Amino acid sequence: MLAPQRPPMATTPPPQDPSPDASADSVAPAFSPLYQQIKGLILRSLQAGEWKPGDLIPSEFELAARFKVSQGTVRKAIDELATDNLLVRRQGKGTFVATHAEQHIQFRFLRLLPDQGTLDDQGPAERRIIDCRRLRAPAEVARPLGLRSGDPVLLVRRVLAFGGTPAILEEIWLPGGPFKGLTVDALASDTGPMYALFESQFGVRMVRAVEKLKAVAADADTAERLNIAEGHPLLSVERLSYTYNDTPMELRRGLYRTDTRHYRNELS
Amino acid sequence: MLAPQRPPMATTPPPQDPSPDASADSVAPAFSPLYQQIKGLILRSLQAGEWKPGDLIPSEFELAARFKVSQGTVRKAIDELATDNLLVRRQGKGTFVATHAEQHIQFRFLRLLPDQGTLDDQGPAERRIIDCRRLRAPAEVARPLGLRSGDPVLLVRRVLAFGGTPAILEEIWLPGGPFKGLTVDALASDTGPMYALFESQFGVRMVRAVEKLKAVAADADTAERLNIAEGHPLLSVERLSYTYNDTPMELRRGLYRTDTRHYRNELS
DNA sequence: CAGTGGTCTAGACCACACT
DNA sequence: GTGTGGTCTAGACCACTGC
Repeated sequence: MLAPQRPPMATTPPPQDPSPDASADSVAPAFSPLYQQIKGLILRSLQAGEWKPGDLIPSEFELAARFKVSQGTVRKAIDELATDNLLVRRQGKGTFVATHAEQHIQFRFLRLLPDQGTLDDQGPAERRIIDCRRLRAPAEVARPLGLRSGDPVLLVRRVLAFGGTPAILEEIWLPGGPFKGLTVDALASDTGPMYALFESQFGVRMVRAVEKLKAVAADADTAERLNIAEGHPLLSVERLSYTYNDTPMELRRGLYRTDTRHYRNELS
Repeated sequence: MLAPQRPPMATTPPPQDPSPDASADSVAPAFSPLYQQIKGLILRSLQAGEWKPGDLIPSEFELAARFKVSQGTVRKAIDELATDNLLVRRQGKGTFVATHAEQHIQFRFLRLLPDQGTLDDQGPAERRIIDCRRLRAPAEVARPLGLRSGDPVLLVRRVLAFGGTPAILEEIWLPGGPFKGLTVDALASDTGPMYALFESQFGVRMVRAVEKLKAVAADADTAERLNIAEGHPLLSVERLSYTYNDTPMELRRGLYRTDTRHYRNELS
């Protein structure tokens, strides 16, 4: 293959001539580079579960052959997926589907760090489940999750502590469909990150999230659970997490004690 | 040039044979890809002020000729500098040095957004300088800034408001040397982002920052300035900003009202 | 039109991991 | 050694900008 500028793709049509724009809807040049189309195809395989978290995916040359493009084009597609934390490259070994089951992820999603002390010399958080109920979604939960009011949802409440001192009170709302069968026992007996359990038991991988932070005063119930005085300032962290195609899959609201810890964020 | 695997670079030596490791200090394979060396050279030109914020830098081919490498290698170096927000590529025009003087940067560093309402329909913040004093650095300010206690520093205090309602009270600590000559008048008469003024007047470009967030209760003075009750929960945001070679250049502490706004953060 | 960055390809070789 | 990702090169063509 020496000349073909744009080898036809079986599933995604090459950029079409934009002259007879059928849709009257704005301009839409509709040009998409080949490597973006490849990225889309790989993404689809990830969503479809062809490769599961932790799996080794085919080599760049294999994928290039499958998609009928050069290895460099596949490489660029994988590069972007790797910087989006969907894939992990390991030189000499291959490319793997990213997973929450391992590594230093307790710093990518849980940003509460001790004020003093070096890195995670605080050890992992101790977790205590308060309850896990199945109920019908109130409107303010249904909307962000893309559900309708009254749809079945799960509500998990728990406390995280460090060194015996409670630090976080969390409410976790999950859509009932994808998480059918989640029980308090499964949560309590699990020892790893909760997002790893979501991957292995429900095939749901959280890819990104948006958090809204506020300072609030502790109410009576919260104060008791976190062992502080009522009215004590707390950091409210509301998180909406998304899985592969920007589908929201978890709404979480945490109340963080920040007397001896802080929420760390990097701006760039 | 067909064969040279590692064309010698004038300024940065090519990877040396690691067999006679002179330094007994650990392993240190000391292998650095060419494009990383190029990245370093471009970075050095940025630090030296050869190209200033907003400037057009030489084309990829010009840089390739200067550094005696291929255009693709320069491209990879520029790619990384662009994803680090140090350079901005504009197809058909060229590559420019990133600047705070323009665009949508009020969202990269000021993350306080209205709870309701669409995007920045709140308009720009109204700024009121409380004072701008030159004094000697206390220890807790000197340390993060890489100074010694007693070194000259500038302290700027100001209030930011949206629609007439005060929302943020800020203390800004700057090293006296690089910011010699900064006056309250310059600050008050300026209309753009403060970081843009730092670039144009002092040649200091902020590249990245680390923030530590806590929930705190308003003290009497703060409460009055922000028009809230004493004890009201506030979001404390402590920011350390860095310029090119990871040199800290600003310590900022803000107290944010979060009753009708929130601090937004994206996790990925 | 010329000049810039953006995409795509093809081939060579290096660094790393496993066997 | 073999196979993987990582680097580097060279050349072609596309897309956008501005003269």
